[in-house]
Amino acid sequence: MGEPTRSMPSAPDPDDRRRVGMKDVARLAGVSVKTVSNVVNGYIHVTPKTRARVEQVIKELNYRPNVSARNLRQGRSGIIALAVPELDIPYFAELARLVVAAAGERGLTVLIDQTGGNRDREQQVAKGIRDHLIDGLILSPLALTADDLSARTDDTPMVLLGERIHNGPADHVVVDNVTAAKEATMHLAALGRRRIAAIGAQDEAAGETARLRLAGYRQALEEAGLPVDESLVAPVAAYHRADGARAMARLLDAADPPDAVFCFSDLLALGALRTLLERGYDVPPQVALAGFDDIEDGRYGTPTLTTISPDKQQISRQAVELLVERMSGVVQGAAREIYVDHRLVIRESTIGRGM
Amino acid sequence: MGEPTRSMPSAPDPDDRRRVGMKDVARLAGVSVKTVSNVVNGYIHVTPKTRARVEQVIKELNYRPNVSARNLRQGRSGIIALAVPELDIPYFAELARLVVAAAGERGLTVLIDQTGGNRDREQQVAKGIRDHLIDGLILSPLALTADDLSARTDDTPMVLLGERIHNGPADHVVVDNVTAAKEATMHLAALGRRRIAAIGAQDEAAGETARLRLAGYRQALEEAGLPVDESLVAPVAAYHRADGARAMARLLDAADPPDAVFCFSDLLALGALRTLLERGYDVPPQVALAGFDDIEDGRYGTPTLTTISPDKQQISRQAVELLVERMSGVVQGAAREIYVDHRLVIRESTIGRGM
DNA sequence: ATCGTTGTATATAACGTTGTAAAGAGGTCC
DNA sequence: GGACCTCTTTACAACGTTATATACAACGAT
Repeated sequence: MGEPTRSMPSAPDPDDRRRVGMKDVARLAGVSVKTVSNVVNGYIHVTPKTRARVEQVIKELNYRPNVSARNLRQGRSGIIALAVPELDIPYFAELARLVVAAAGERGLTVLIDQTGGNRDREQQVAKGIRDHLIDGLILSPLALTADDLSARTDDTPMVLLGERIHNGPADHVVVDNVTAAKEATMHLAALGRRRIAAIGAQDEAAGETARLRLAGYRQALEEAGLPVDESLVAPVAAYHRADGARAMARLLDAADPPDAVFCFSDLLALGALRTLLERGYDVPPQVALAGFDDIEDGRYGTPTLTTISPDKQQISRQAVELLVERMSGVVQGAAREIYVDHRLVIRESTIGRGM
Repeated sequence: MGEPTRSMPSAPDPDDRRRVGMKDVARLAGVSVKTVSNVVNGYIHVTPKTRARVEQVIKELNYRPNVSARNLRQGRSGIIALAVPELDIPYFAELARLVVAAAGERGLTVLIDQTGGNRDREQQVAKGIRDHLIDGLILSPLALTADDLSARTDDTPMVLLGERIHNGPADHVVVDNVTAAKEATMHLAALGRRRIAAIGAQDEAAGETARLRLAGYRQALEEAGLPVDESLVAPVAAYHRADGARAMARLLDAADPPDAVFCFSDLLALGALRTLLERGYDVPPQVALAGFDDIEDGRYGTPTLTTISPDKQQISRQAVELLVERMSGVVQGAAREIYVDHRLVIRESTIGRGM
């Protein structure tokens, strides 16, 4: 009776639920742990015979490498974070899907943070709330300022989406908002619309994106020889459907209502559309409507929505690529700014169905 | 000349970018690493003075605990995975938002996997593709079978959403689909509709959810004393807008078109609506339309969409709670099945705007 | 034969944290 | 004044991996 308390004689090991590790594989295959590691990692200098044997045992024991240990040893986790305002804003949902896919192709796992567009939360995320857990961060900020970013002490690589912060300390991927907004507005003007409203202006402090799209809108009016009527520029608190609906109501209640509206997001446009239809307006004959983002909802509403379609696939891929370059240390220098393509997609809300 | 190759005499430590660890904090605070650990983890028996000193140094060095090391030591990661078909299906996006929030309240981080509703991918996820990285899994399967699940070897706790698999080996959170579908159909019948179609039937193999909703639809017809006309049941390949649009077109092209349609998802309903409006039907006077899911799009379309609203908040919270209970080992026994509330939300697509 | 060269395999030491067991530092009680 | 507490702190050994440096073969070329 060597070990009295150990186990009943029959059962081999009643509580042998220990996770199987390389040690176990190594023992059973009659090799060292490092050799197992080499097999797992596809190291070249392993005899086909040893490799086969090890792989056999791995399958037998259903061995899976422990990611935490690997991460600890290698100093990285293979996880990147994607921080967006809210996942159920369609634009961000579509973006998230693509980012997750793009990251997957590079063997990276994506962890999603929702900031609610809240500045504190965005600051926390940028400052490294997930520190040590993530190798990199893709952040789509709404309220963050350039100062917030400079205050960042964490050195985890970061890529920004949207052009909230120019000349900031981080790479960013953007759409040429000015040109895009201009194209959309020009399209409305080309249709003969004279009183073109804009929905989506925002507080100077809050939205760089809004500022740029507004600038594009104004440039277009000027180029088309149309007067700029400040009463046609409707500010919103946020970019939700409800804001678009309210803004549209205000525009319609005013003295001389618009005959066209350029909304700075599709969600705003869908809200505006709801108000228009509710009040019996025909879209487009009476009012033409254009949005921005090209979310799927816009493709299936009635009427379908004319919109600016940023190349989301390109945005996602670029973001992941920039990030990977920083993470690997291949790229070191100053912040980079990447512009991605966009195009005007003309649908029923501006040109009608009859065609 | 002790170490000739080490470094130039001037710079104190040119490449001292080493991550700061507990060791560094300990040295500077003049305590042991374990004491630092105790402070970080809020251990009770630490003198206020020592605690203050350590916290001071922590702040000074901007120290953050290394999650990988902690995970390795503790055997868990604090990360759970949420696997959904696609993030840009609004229903899943809304669910994801809520799950991330609910998990956050419990100190858990959520990592999102997209299965595309693909069975292989769902199998992989269930089998533990993220093994060792995650402490638990919330899976919303589309194509997975009960057999696939029994074949699961990984013992990571798992909670299923939707009732694809009854009597399976895992806890699951469901809506009473039969009753809900019945309520929606009854509502249409109560409005005097006689030819009520259903869009969303699916292959026996593919959709348990579809089967249940179809059963509820049939029960309602029977109870309302309406004949069951199989030509009014439209199958779909998937639950996207496009499928709803096509199915609706087929129904309208048939001999005796319906005067009401119950769609098994809001996305299908939005697709169907698009077809109806495109063809000049008035909704609801000519055709009444009801959906299922209560996604935000349905609240802002024209007309707004009557739908079954499952309590998504409750679904998310329950799922996280069940999972946490399993992860902590508090609950051990057989699989549990939790039903969450739903309610019929009546909007314009069935009763019109005039009201 | 001897020396490299190349290809395989291994032992050992990290990575940064926490659990264990045990050592000090004070006190209180007979 | 010693024995016995309680409170605080510590040294050390894990956790499961991979990097480093090295040993051992086998093989040509000298």
